[in-house]
Amino acid sequence: MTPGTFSEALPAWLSRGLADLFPAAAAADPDQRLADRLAEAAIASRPLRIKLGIDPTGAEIHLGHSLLFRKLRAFQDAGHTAVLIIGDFTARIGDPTGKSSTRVQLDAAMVDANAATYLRQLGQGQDPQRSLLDFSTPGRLEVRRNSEWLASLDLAMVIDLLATSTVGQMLAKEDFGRRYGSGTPISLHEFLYPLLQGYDSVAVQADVELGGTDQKFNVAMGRDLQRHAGQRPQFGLLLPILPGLDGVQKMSKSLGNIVGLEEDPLSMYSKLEKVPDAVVDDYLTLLTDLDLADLPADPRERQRAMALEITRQRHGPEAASQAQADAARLVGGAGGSGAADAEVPEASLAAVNFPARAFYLIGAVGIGVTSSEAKRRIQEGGVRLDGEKLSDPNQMFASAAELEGKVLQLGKKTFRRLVAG
RNA sequence: GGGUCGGUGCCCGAGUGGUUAAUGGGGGCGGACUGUAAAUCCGCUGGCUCUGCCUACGUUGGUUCAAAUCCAACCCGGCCCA
Repeated sequence: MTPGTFSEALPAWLSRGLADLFPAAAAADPDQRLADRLAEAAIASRPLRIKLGIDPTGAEIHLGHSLLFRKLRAFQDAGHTAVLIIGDFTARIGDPTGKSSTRVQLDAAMVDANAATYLRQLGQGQDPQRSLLDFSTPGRLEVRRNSEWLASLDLAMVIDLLATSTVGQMLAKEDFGRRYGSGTPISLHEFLYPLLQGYDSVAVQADVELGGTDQKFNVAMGRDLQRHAGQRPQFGLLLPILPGLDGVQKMSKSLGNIVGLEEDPLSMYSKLEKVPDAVVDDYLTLLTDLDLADLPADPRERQRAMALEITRQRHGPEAASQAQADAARLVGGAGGSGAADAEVPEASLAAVNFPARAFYLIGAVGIGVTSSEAKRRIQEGGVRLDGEKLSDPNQMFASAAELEGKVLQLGKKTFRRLVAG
């Protein structure tokens, strides 16, 4: 991305980290310029309606999602109205974007549960300083479910909607095109998704729609449908897709390269501290408000500053500094003595039946490691207990008492303090 | 609906009756190295309180001492035809 490309006339809070804006900021028609729409809104004291749709298919929000919410929050802080659309109806179809195959459909109960989880993670009812969105200032947030207007669409309206697009247009969309080209099945109902998402913009009369760059097609569809409905078309404001912890693929739960919003400070910090150098500046731009010019040039120091800041946003300055210190102690010592007093997440021994062999113990302690895997990892020399390497998977532990308080380390990143309860 | 090809472990992809948890690659994980990075090298990569026992090659049955491999039906998909 090239910072500054969209900055003419747009405030910094808006232009920071933008991947794409359409119509372009420099459009000839003033009505097609976001800067003018912002000015107009200010004069008329009518906040803009900023749409962001979320698909409640997964329960965990991670940093890759959060950059969109951060931008939405920036709009809120500038006095505009965030219109958060929970795609409960469209989730039953499943957004085909970025998918190489047809998604499974979700049932209503699952969607409800996920939606509630989303709102909690976004900070509903929490300290507005740390929450991702402003839930408390009147007029700044509208949470809608698209079943409100989609569930009652009758067939005639659906046909009218379908008539606005052609198969050629659909196949021009990258995902569909690729799937069609490679012979991967595309169900007809998937064609409905972009149309319904676009219709959401009509329903909420969006002025701006926020999305990842992969949403360009769907956002553009919203413009078409709004024009079709006689509304002023929304602006499309696209943000980059955040690379995951591997630095290559997008951050995605199924790829296992995420940092969850609700992770504890230590694991959040430790993960961020080791992302590849190439993406550190992306993280800084998209996930913080720090001025890149003020940060240390040394890659290691820069990375630490990034990890610290992002951890701070969620957990506050004290917890973040503590996490940084703990991370240094736990890993820096390579089995050093510091492990014992550092603040690490806990793992309960409650489910373990003693006496217990080492591999079973690790499997039973509930950290997502199977007993077979634990056995292998011990054999590979990747497991330590209070810094001491375990060498025998069959090593016996007689009781919880002899383990309580000790720190179990798997590989370089996973630490758990064992507790009896 | 007809014809035809195909469905293998996280992904891709070998295998076509018998040392098989199943060649190889990717990814992932662990170790060495390092900046807790990258690159490189080595190892591991179904599950289970495990010197053994389970479960696996779309599903269900069948043939056989023995099947991912043979047969049948069914399910799912690609392509061609309608």
